[in-house]
Amino acid sequence: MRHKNNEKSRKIIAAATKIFAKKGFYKAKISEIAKEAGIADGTIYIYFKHKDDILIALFEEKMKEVLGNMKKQISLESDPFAKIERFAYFHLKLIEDNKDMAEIIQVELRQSSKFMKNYQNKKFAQYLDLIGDIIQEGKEKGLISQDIIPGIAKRAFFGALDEMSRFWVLSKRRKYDIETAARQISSYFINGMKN
Amino acid sequence: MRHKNNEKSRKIIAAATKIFAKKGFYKAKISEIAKEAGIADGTIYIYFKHKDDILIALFEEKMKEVLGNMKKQISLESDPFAKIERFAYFHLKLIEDNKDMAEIIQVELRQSSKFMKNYQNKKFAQYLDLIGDIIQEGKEKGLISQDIIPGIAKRAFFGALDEMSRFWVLSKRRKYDIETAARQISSYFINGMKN
Amino acid sequence: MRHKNNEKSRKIIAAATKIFAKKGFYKAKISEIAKEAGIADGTIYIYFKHKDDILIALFEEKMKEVLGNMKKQISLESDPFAKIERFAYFHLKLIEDNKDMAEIIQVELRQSSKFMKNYQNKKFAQYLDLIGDIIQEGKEKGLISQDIIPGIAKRAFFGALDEMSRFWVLSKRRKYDIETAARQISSYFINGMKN
Amino acid sequence: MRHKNNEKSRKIIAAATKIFAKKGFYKAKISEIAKEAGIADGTIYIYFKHKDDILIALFEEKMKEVLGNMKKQISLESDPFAKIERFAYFHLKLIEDNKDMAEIIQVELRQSSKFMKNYQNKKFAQYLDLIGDIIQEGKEKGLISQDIIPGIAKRAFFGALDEMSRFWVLSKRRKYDIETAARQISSYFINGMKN
DNA sequence: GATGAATGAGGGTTCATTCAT
DNA sequence: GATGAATGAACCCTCATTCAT
Repeated sequence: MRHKNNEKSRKIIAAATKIFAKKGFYKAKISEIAKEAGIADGTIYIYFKHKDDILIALFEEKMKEVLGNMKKQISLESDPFAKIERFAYFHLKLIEDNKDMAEIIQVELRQSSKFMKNYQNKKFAQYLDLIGDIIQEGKEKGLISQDIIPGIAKRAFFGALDEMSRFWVLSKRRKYDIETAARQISSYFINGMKN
Repeated sequence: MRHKNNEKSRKIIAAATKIFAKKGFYKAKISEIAKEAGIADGTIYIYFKHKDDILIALFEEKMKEVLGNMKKQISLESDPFAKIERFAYFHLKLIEDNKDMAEIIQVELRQSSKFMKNYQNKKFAQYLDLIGDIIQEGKEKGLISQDIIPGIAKRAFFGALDEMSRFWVLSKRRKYDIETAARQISSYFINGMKN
Repeated sequence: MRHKNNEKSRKIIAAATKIFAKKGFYKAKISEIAKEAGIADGTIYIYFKHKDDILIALFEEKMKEVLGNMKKQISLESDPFAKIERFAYFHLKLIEDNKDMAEIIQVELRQSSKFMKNYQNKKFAQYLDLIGDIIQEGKEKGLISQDIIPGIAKRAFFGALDEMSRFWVLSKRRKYDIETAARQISSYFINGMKN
Repeated sequence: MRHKNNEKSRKIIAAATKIFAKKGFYKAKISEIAKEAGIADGTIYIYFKHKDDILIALFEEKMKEVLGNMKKQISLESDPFAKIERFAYFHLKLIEDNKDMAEIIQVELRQSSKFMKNYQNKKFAQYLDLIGDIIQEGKEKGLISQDIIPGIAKRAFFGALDEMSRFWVLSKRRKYDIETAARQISSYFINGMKN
C-alpha cells in the first residue's frame, strides 16, 4: 500500500501519532487525522488500506528509529553493565522526548494482539533482544551469574523501565529525574545479576 | 446504579471479563456480554449505566480481590525478602489462574486514562504500595540499602513482573515455569537492593 | 381495562397530567408517571393497557369535567350573546386554572389523530357544539344573521380562544388579563355575527 | 451544519415534510426519510446534526416562503379590510395547497416549545404581525375601533383560521369551500372590529 | 391486586471506507 | 494523485410492556 510519496505517508503518521496519543486508537477518527495532516480523508486511503495499518506503520517507523538509536548508544560502551545503564537512561530519555509516541506504544501496543491478529511485532522483539544480548555478553564475560536467564531478565528489565515511563506518561508531572530513575533501575539489575 | 442483586451484577462482570479479554473493550459488544451472561441486553443497563461502567466495576472488583489475597500472602512471611519472593510468585500465579482478568488489566488498564477521565485507579495504587511498604520495611530493618527509592523500586518490580506476565498472556504457551520466573525476578531485586 | 378501583385510576391520570404537560407525551416515561403517582410501573398496566390509553382517558376525564362545567355556566345566561361572552371568559379561566391540562389538550390533542387511529374525540365535538348551539339559538331568535354558518363560526370562535390560551400556556407570563381577552374576543364575534 | 449543497438539503426537507406529516415527528424514522429522499441514512447527518434540526429547518424554510407569499398578497390590497379578507383566503388556500406542511405546522409546531427549548419561532411571530400591522393600520385610518387590542385580535384571527384549517387537515374531506370559509371568518372580524 | 426486575425490539447516530469527479 | 460527499453497516442505549413472586 505504501506508495513512493513517502513525504505524505510520513505526514499522516505524524498526525496519527498526535491524535492516537490524545484520544487512543479507537476514539481517534480518520477525519481528525486527515485534518491534522492537512489532507482529505480519502487521501489517507491512498497510503493506508485500513485504519489499523496506520498504527502498524507507526509502530514500524518509530520502532525502527528507536532501535537504531539504541543500537548506536549501546555500541558506545564496551562494558555490559555500562551498556545496561546507558540503555536505561536512553530508554527513559526517549520517552521523555517522544511523549506521544511513548503513550501510543504504552497503551496501544498492548492492544495490538487484539486487532492485528497477524501482526508480529518483530521490531519490539529486536528491541528486547538488545537487552538479552547484553546480558548474554555479561554471562560470557563472567560478569553476570550463569543462573540468570536472559529471556526472563530482558523482559524484567524492560518491564521495569516501561512501568516507570508509563507512570510518567500518564501522570503529567515527573516526580524523579531521568538520571536518578535510570541509575536506580539499572543498579537493581546490575547488582542483582552480578556474579 | 448497582442494585442489591449482586448476583446478577457479578454474572455480568464475569461475562464481561471473558468477552473483554477475548475481544478487547472496544470490540466487545454489549449484546455479546448479555448473551454470555444469559440475560437480555437491557438488563445490563439496570446494573450499569454505561459500557464503561462495566469495565470500571470489573477493575474494582478484581483489584479488591487481588489486593486482599496478596495482603494475606505477604502477611504469612515476616522477612521482607521472603515477602518480595512471595509477592512475585503469587502475582504470577494470579495471572496464570486468571488469564482473562490479567489480559484485561494488562491491556485495558492502559487505556483507562483515555476513556475514563475521572477514574482514579486507587486500588492499583494500593497494590503498588504493598511493594513499597515491604521495601520501606526492609530499609528500616537495615536489610535494604538506604539508597533505594521505594517509589521507583516498587514500580520497577511491578513492571518486571507485569511484563513477564504480559508475555505469558499474549503468547499462548508458557516458556518458563512460574516458580523459576518468580525466583529469578525477585532475586534481581533482592540482590539488587540488598544492603 | 378500567377497574373498579377508580381512586388509583385517577391518581395515575393526575400524575400523567403533570408529566405529559411537562415533557410531552412522547418524552414522558411510564416510570416517571408511576413515580409521580407513588405506585409501581407495572401497576399502571393493571389500569391501562397502553401508554396511549392514559392519554385518551385523560382527555375523556378532563373533557367530561370541562364540558359539564361549561354547560352549567352557559345555562346561567339566557341571552345568546351573554352566553358567548361567558363561554369566552370561562374557557380562558379554565386554561388559567388548569395549566397542565390545557397544555396537554393544546399540544397532544393535535397529535391524537396520529397515534390514536380509532379515537374519535367525541367530547371535543360536543364542546364545539356548545358554541354551535348558542349560535343556532341566536339565529333562531333573530339576533344573529342568517348568513352565519354555525359549523364555521363555532370553530372560528373556539380557535380564537384556543390560540389566545396557547399563547398564555407557552409564554409563562400573561400579557392581558382574562376579562379583557374574553371581552375582546367575544365582542369580535358578537358584533361580527350580529344581525 | 448546512453545506453549500442546498439541493440535497431541500430534498431531505421535502422528504421529511412528507414523512412527518404522515407519521408525526416522533414516529417518523430517519431511515424512512432517507429512503423517501433517495439517499443513505448517514447522508442526512451531513446536512443536519440531529433529527430535531430537520424539523427546525423545515419550519424555517416553509415559514419563510409562506411569509413572503403572504406579504406579497397583502400588498396587493390597500384597504385594511380587503387585506384581512385576502389574508384569510390565502391562508386557507395555502393550507389546501400544502397539506403536509400544514399538518406539520398544525401538529408539530405545538410541540416545539417542548423539544426545541431554545428555538424561538421568529418567523411565526412575524406572520402574526402581518395581521397585527393590518389592524394597526385600520385603527390609524379610523376604520377599526380604538378599543381593539391588536395583540389579542391578531391571535384571535389567526386562531380562527388555524382551527378551521386544522379541521380540514384532520378530516379528510372538506365540508365548506375555501372562499366561503374565508369570507365568513374575515367578516366576523371585520364587522366585529369595525368602528 | 401490586410489584419492579427483566425483557428485547427498535432507532438515532457514528464513522471507516468508497468512488465519481 | 487528491478530494470530500456519500454510503450503510454497526451498536449503544431506551423504555413500553410483561410476568413471576
